[in-house]
Formats: sequence, structure tokens, C-alpha cells
Amino acid sequence: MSAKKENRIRAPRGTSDYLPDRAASIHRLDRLAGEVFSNYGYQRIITPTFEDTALFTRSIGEASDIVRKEMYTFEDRGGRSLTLRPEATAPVVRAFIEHNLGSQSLPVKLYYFSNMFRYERPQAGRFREFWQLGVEALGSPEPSLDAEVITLAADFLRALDIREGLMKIGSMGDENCRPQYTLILQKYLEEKRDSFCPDCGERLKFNPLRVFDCKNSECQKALADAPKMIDYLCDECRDHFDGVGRLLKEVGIEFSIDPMLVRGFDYYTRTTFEIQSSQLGAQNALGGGGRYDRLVSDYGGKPTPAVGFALGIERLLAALKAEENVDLSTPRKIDVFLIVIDNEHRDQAFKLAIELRRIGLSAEVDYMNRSTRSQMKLADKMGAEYALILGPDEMARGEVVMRNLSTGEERPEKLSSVADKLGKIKGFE
RNA sequence: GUGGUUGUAGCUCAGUUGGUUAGAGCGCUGGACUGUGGCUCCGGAGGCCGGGGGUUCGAAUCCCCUCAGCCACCCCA
Repeated sequence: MSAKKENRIRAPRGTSDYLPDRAASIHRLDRLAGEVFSNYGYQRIITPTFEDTALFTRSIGEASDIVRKEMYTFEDRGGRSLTLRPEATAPVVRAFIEHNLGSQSLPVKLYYFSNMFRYERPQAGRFREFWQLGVEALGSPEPSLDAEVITLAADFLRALDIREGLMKIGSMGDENCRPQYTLILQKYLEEKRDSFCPDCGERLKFNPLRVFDCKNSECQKALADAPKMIDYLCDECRDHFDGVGRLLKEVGIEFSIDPMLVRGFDYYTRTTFEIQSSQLGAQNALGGGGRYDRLVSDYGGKPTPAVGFALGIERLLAALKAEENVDLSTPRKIDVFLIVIDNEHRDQAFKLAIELRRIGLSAEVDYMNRSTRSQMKLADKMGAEYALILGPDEMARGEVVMRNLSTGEERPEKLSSVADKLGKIKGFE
């Protein structure tokens, strides 16, 4: 019967089955997000699971690891190169342009809750298929929009009762100040090259900002005196950055300015932020995001400044579990369990169960020909509030026994009206 | 892609220096209680010891390969 283990097909590496408990937790996160986000005026958007490969190669950056080696890219039967989405900002921007959403009143505020795919070596908090919850607000360059998005992220964590999240904020500058700064940084790094690890030697050639991300303690030491983007912002970027910080203070968001904060995607401009948790392990970012004022126009849309973020669902769940503040699990509870004593009443039990379900009650029956005793045990295990016992004597009189399983009280009820009666007790009609 | 570490029942894990029919707890299931749950007690099912190859009279145990989990690098949510 059971297939030999060697032939058994398993879930692909880095993916997992989310069994009922975990699936329910994810569903609850999804619903809670819907509530919090809609208070902030964000509407849900669902984009395709796969996109034209070029969409990602252009936005994320040709040099990034995601594009170079982590994309699930395939050719379909029509010869198109497609890629399972590794992130959602590019698809949302694509949809924004494709459907001309910029013609609506701005900003357009969208959120998503969807699965992403990256071909990476699995690790704590890192999987090949994973879920992200995120928002994109398109159409305004105002610092208040940055502050809103950051506050939304913080408020959502607060709603979850995640307390260990540290909000870090930085700025990448814009096309006026970043290129100059990059040269200055590069020069500094070249001069101190000997103080850095070989990896950083590579980084400083094509992506010098990445050096700030290095975990090598020698590198970190050498970086202490390095020039920081924050100190080289042009006046406009400086004002913008200060504005974001000021607004966050106004609404009581705790944050720290991190001059070393670097984010992975090429498209970021000005504000970047990341929420880190001490509960997580090496992959410690619960989420992150930033402003991307150039992305829409880079794709051929009307110049549209925008800002967004994404949270990692599996990481939120891991943090919740580690903090033990909130229990997302929902123990199974049903309203009624129908107990059949004589097999000839099975059909009536089936009909009654359907009737109860149709008026809004959760009802269960035994499908395994269990003894009365075992059915009672099952009813108890399922957390049933009532048991309806279809005994032959009562059935002969057109009655069933209704037993309250928490008090043990029981009394006969008319078979024809017991569903209505239970419906009323439970507040249905 | 690189490195470390671990694979024994659905789950968590024991398994002595290689030695007969591979164990426990939980879970599942049946019964003690012939029509009534939670507690307790007794029974049962469920494993080619991740897979393949090798050493040996004999391998869950030793060796090699491979796959997978976990952790870290890299990178990122």
C-alpha cells in the first residue's frame, strides 16, 4: 500500500505544507492586516504569481543576487521567459502603469498578501517559497507618506503584540547626492582596502554601499569612520529625511537612525527602513521598505514618487512564537455533535447535521461506525457544546436527547424542532 | 554556491563496545463502562532505522555517495 520511501514525492526543498494550525495562523494575520490597513486607506491588490522576467531584472538590479542567481525563471510553451515573483513592488508598479491607476486621485494606496519565490539555500527565516505582506503608496513625494507607511508597519506589529521590533531608518539620497557620495565612499574604501575582508574588496567595486552590510567585525570596525550617506545628503533630501523623523516623533513611533542601513534593491531613493527583531537569528529583519521615486518612470510611466514596505509572514510567526505574547492558534470548537446509537438512524443524523449547518451551526457526526462511548469521547475532544443523542427509544417517539456537555444536563427534544431550538440558543434564527 | 550539524513510529526522542523478533511517551484506535465524554487502567495498529552502495558470519550502529531537515556564510522578508 504505502509507496517505498525512495519513490515518495516530497515537498520541494525550501517549501512547506502549512497544515491546519499554521494555515489558520496565517489566515488570522491576513485578516488582521486587512483591518489595520483599511483603516489607513489601503486597498488590496492581487497580481499574477509570475511575470515577464524583464520586469524583475530591470527593477531589482542586474547586479543583485536575486536577479543573478535566485529567480525561478522558466520558458513557457509559447517561448516567453517568465519568472515567479521574488518580490511584489515591481508587479504592483507594473499594474499601476498598465491600468493607468495614476489617473485616479493620488496617492493610490495598495496592499498585498502573497507568496514569493527565491532560489536560496534554506535557513532560519529563509525559504524558497515564503509569504509577504506589504503596501505600496504611489503618487506623493511628501514625507508624511513615508511616515504613514512606517507608522502603518509599526502599528501592525503593535496590533500583533510584537514588542521586540526595532525600527531603523536611513536615507539613500537621490540622484543629486547619491552618485557623489558613492564616489567619496569608494575612495575611502579603496584607501583602507587592507582593513576589509576579501568579500568587501569585491563589493566596493560594483556595489560599495553593500560593504555596510558586512558581518565581519574587522570590517565593521573600519566602517566606523567611513563617510555616511546621512552626512552627504543634499538640502532637499536632508529636509525630507528630517521631515519624516519629525512626523514619526509626533505620532510616537520609536525609531533609531541607522547611517549604515543598506537595502538590497537598486530602486530605493531617500527613505529606507527596516524592522529588526532580536528574536530571530541571522535573518533578523521582520520587514523593510523605502521610497522609490524613480521606479514608475523607469518603467515608462508618468513620473510618480512612491513608498512601500514588506513584512515576512514566516518571520512574524517566528517572532510571535519566540515572544509568546500572543497565541494565534484556535482550538477546535463545534456547537453540536450528533451521536447515533442504532445504525438505522445514521441517515437521519446525516440529515440533521446538514440542517444544523445550514442555519449556521457547526455540527459533526461520526463517520467511522464508532461505539456510543467513542462518539462521546470524540464529541468531547472536538470541544462540542452539545451532544444530540439519537437513541432508538426516543427516536420512536420522534425525539432526541439534547445534552449540554459542560453541565451534563440533558433532556428530550422534538426531532422536528431541535434544530430551531439550538439555533435560537446560539443566536441564529 | 560554501561550511557545520542531524536524519529511528504521525509527533518528541531512547537504542549500551556492531549480536536474535527495534523501544518509550504523546497522538490514533478498541475495551474496562451491553445507550453517555473529561480521569484512570488494559489492549491494538503503526517502522524495509532518509535512500543507495560497501566492510563483516552479522549493520539502526562502522565507511563512502546521495537526498532532506536544521544552523551559519552569502543575500534578504
